[in-house]
Amino acid sequence: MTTTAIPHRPLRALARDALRGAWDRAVASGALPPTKPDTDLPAIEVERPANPAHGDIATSLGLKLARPYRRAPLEIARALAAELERAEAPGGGTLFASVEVAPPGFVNLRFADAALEAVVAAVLDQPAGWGRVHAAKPLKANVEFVSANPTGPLHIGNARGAFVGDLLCRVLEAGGHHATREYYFNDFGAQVRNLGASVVAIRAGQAVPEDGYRGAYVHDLVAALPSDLAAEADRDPDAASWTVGRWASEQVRRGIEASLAHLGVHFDVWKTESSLHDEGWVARAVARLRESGHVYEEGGATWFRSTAFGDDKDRVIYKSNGDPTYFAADIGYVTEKFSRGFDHLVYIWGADHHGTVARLQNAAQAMGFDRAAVEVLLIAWVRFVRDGVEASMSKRAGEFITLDELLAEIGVDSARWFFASRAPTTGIDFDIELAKRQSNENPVYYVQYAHARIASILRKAAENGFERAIDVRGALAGASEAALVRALVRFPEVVEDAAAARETQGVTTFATDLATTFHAFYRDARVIDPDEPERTRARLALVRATQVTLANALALLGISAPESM
RNA sequence: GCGCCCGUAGCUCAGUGGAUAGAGCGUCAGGUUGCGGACCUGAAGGUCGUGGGUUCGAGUCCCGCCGGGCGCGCCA
Repeated sequence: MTTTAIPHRPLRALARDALRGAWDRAVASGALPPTKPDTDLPAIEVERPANPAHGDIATSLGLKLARPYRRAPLEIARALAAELERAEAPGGGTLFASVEVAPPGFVNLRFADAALEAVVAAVLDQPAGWGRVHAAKPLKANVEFVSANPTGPLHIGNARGAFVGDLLCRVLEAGGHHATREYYFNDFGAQVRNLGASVVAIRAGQAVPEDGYRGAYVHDLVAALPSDLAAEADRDPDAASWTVGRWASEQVRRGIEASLAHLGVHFDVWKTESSLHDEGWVARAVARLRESGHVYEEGGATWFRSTAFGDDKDRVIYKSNGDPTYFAADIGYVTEKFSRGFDHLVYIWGADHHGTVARLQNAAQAMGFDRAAVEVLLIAWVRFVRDGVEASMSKRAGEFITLDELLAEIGVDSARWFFASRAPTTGIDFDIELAKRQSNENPVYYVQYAHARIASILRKAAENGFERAIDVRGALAGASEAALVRALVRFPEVVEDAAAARETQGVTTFATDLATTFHAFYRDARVIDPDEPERTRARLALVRATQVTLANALALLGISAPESM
């Protein structure tokens, strides 16, 4: 990989630096007053204006400084503008082509062509790194998601958590962090035994127990039962429930892993609840809490004093019968995760678990961990509907649509885009029939089409001898070209924002915008023209950079970028 | 009752406290003698649930109310 003197930082960050420098110089020159120690000063921020007439980037610092400085916003803006005009681009030359003061106190900035061209050159030089940014404080994050107990195949109710978790990991990684994908499941509880009992009962031709499982997959398990387990089931049905349950659970777990692989989701770690007990993590965590006085006994049970941290009630760790609660394992798991060197834990839970967030963070705090390092993202419910009728999702009753069935109907790319483009906290209606009918109109195809169209142009370019003849110089000659460059250079900023917010809607919006801008460019600017080789080379540079950006944005979402479609 | 989340165009949803609130789908009217028409151009469509407050500036922050979802176990 070659390294050049090209800005790898987002342009927005360069603008922010320039603003900071301008402020300092304005103070140094006396144009703005020195800052008093105790004043509450605004953060140095720049923004991408919605209105193109307001430039590529803007700042409202003049307005925000008006109160602490006790001066007119416009006056401050003018002082900042005067210094911003001198701001230098990393590669030399000025960073801004124009600096304008606008009432009531904005400063609107337009990047110099050379600065924009330098970004395009960087994209072409290092396409794989385009859209990956450095984090100010890189996290070593553990992201736990899905974590459905292996008592049945994943159904469409698990879809959102699976996609959102994976998307979050991808976004964190692009944002300069490290993410480990972790799946946690119960391998010894009553549910496992009930699954085994269900298999045994069906094999014996008896009714499935009250709290058993009865989907078609249970019958598949019966048919696949190995001979030794089958013999045990026939000999001693009661005792076999456990062994058969463990076997069945592992079969189901493998099926889940395969389904997830089909979604493009691969876990780094599969962690069992039993291991947390067997390896002593739970006991040690409880001891740790006890030492610091956060545990007490009452009514034969062991309690965590969660109210000391603002919870509305204390929480049971060990029941009066001695069994640990789910919460007990959670506590042990926190210490186990931190012991592996993670400095940040992310839990992706369904919104119905919001009541358990406080106790987990309280326990982490009580054990001496940074409360803020335990982050819980609550995913809102998806209401699955078939032609207006809500689809029931009961694993026990065997009434559910599996993830595999859903994807066979609407496709992975389409499903990924659907979930990526919506805020995880927003409850959504998902009409499966509607999704099938509309799958051809899914916006994801709009973006993929732009990518395929570019691939076609580049093939044509090669046929005309322009294979390697790409030259960024003069690429911003026309209005369509300028608009395209201005659209694509924002990509790293979008990634930064996505990682910070733990959301991906910004990426889908960006990709759609870029595709739209490209289609307009395509309409206005003929790329390949053998009579205009220089212009062709310049436009090819833009087209290629656009393709890289679209491909990387789609890859960030785990979506394919087809060469043709 | 208490707590958390949500309420933006006909539908599904975007919108780090900034300037004239957007997209897709749907509806209506247009566009091919040239690199992919799965595309493009335009129009209609909004008291951002509601009433206050903070702010130079509120869809965004705070409080009340209305409506919807979810929690409030020695279940997981």
